[in-house]
Amino acid sequence: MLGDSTGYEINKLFEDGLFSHFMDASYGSIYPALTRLTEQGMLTCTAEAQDGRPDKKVYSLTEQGRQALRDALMSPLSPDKYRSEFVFASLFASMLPGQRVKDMVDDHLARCREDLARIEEALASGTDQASKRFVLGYGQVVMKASIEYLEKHRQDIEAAASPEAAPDGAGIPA
Amino acid sequence: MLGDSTGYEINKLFEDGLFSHFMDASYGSIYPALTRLTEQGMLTCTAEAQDGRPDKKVYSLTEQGRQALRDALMSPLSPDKYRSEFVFASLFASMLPGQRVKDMVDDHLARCREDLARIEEALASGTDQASKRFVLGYGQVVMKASIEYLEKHRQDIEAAASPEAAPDGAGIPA
DNA sequence: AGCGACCTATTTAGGTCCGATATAGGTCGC
DNA sequence: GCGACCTATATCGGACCTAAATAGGTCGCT
Repeated sequence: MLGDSTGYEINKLFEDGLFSHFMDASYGSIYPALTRLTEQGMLTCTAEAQDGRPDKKVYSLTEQGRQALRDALMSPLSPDKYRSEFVFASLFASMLPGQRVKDMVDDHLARCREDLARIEEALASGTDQASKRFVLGYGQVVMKASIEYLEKHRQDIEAAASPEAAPDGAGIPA
Repeated sequence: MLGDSTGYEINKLFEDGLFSHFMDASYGSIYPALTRLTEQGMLTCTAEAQDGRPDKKVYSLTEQGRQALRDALMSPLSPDKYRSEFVFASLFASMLPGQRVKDMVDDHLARCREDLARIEEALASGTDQASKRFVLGYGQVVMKASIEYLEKHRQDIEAAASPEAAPDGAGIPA
């Protein structure tokens, strides 16, 4: 739907591109799917010869494929799933050293900020389609809410960390 | 860590309980994991006889298991993953009928509100642990941000729907 | 000019996990 | 008394992810 593409380019869409914020798929599912969908008539494949490399296979959606997508989008959508090892680990903060909890929060915040930056970059580089703006805007507010919460409440989880080894250099400059 | 438990109870934790908002696991992974972890000495298993049913197997974490959890929480955490068919479908709103897009938004909003209600219920029913409050509070702000965005911007995506079949009863009461 | 790091591009093997189902009695509401 | 749903364990098939193999190209640095 988004234009002719190769398996490699589709993978990038999931890894860094538009889809990266709310969908997942990797080579292990993309390439077999392209083969299967071509057999089923959803796609056509044009191999472009390249020297030294395997042929570059450019896939195009057929009218049948377009209809199959429409059908899929009309059938019930499964609920959103959110999976976070950070949140899981937070639940067990009381068995972890204070420094570990701080590092966890720092790492997570850094990732959230990167994500937000990527979204805002995409928004800034002029998006003509309303649907794309809607999707990016959704990601933006969620990321902003996450970051704001973590900045405001990080001391709550940091204080819950295992009380062994208090910050013992306190008041004792090196 | 949360106390002795059966496979069935662990499943509930993922399906409705505390974990349901940020983790996933089903029988297909829980029962084999319990068996494997018992063999590895992470868990002990006490079978309680029941009439007419299979034995109820209550598992307890050993000290070795507790340490293994700590180790796992000290090693690098993989980044959060968010997966949403709703967001995906929104990207293709322009190939869908207007009513379908509205229904999609309604369904998604309803699910978000249910989720938020479940979180706030858990928060209200007195949570003593700070880490639990932190986790629930995180879910709460994210859900609130989602709902607010959808309420404020749903017309953007609804307007992007396929322009065939405009709301044709307009001004013509049945 | 040469080196290393990273990018393009496809494919597949291995293992993990999910979804669904089988089983079987109990409880609760109507 | 009936049906719907809950407790409780277990497993199969299939989908999917992770990781690596392959192989040459480009870019930046020295």
